[in-house]
Amino acid sequence: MKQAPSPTIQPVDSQPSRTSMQQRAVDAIRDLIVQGELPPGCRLQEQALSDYLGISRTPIREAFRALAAEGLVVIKPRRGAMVREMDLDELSDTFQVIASLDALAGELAAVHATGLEVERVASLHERMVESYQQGDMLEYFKLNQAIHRQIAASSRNPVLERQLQALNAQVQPYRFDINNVSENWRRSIADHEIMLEALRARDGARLHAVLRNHLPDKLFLLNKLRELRTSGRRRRIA
Amino acid sequence: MKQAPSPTIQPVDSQPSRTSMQQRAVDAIRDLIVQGELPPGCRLQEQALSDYLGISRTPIREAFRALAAEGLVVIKPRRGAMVREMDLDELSDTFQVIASLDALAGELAAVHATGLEVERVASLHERMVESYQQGDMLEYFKLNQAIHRQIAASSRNPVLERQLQALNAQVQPYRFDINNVSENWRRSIADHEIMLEALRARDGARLHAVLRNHLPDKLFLLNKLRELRTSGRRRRIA
DNA sequence: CTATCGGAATTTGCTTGCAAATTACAGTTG
DNA sequence: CAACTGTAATTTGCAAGCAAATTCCGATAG
Repeated sequence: MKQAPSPTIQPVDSQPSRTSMQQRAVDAIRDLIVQGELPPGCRLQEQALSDYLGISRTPIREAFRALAAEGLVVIKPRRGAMVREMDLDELSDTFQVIASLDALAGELAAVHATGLEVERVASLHERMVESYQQGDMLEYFKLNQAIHRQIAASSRNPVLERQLQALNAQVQPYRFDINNVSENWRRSIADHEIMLEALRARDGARLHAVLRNHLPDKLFLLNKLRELRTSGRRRRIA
Repeated sequence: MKQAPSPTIQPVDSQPSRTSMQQRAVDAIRDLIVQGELPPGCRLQEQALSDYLGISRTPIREAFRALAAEGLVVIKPRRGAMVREMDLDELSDTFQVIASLDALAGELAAVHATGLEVERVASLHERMVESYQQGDMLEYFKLNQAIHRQIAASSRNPVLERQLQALNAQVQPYRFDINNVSENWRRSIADHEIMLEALRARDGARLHAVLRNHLPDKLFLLNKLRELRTSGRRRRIA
């Protein structure tokens, strides 16, 4: 009886167990991408990241594969990995899917959210409006995302939550660009007011409808981007 | 001028280039899982698959990571990989997401599908009804899926198409179980009739509504499954 | 006969190393 | 001066090998 911790059976799977090199690599690289340190189109060299993270190449390679399946990285055989570069069409497509899933999440959240969760959304909403009034863009967007994450969590559908998380990560590197074009915060705030109202009233259909067309900082601003670029064309083979 | 193919620039990225060991491993293992040869819960041993596929362990490991991010495999650190096992809740959650995305796909397809594509759906539908009348279950389900795939393709949203493909792959191993409980084909066929009608009429809203609640062989039958099991419980530490 | 303990065998995680392919660069030529 | 060719350097893909952790299995005690 040296170190019998529990009389019956120890729930082995409870703790996520300490991080493996591979997991550390995935998380580190994902962060670098989502935070924008590794911008879209950036080449990911195995050796370079291996040195930088102090992890040998093999787990780095495995991390690339995982991130590729997540949609954050593109791997071309024999030519290495690069941060996925989305053109405006892909961004638009992705936002469309996100909006659709957000709507589903809202509809489900209207049914399943606890009172506490509703109030948490309300609190986040208040703070978001404050940030808006103070012009604190960064905080505004963080709270905006926090609200959407909370709604996803309240949907009680982990699969849905997971999908949303993955898709949002994919567009995250572009959010910052979009932030600069900030006009229609008003509309977004108004949408959020309605959302909160609908959530409190447990009106799933209404939440669905609003979220479906919410596109807070999304599609609306893509056209702006479309104008702003025009120069940064992709290689067009003529 | 030995082999100058084009006078300007050769489109380097056109061909997918020949398959690497890693890619072969991913495809082979995915097939084994989706086809049901490696059933849910089945342990995936690196050495065993390495021997079986004639590929060394490294690319196999990379394949595991990729499939894990796709949602087909679960990896527990230091304990190996196994084919993902979905309980009924997860299945239900996944079908909910699929239905939502199918609805979006239908709505978009109503707008973007070419006349040819509409007729292709019509043709698939006819053959599906035939298979139904002849009681050819396997063919019926194949055509059913083909219809949904065609609608996804006609949505002209590759991101959406990709998501649907991934999610459908995840539930694929369970479809066969579900096939055995075949009662409400009628309802499914009726839905499909309406879908085709709506698609021809370019009625996106109607297509959306039908697909949203289509759940052809899906949720409806889950309860059946729930009864049928009760014995095949997971290890419950109790 | 059941349950617990200890050691051997298997299995995973990671490092290292090598061959092949790609990329970069420099010299040469038109 | 620009474009092309050939070679060198980098980089990826894969395989083998070693250490650590886990699992398996038999032995022992209750």
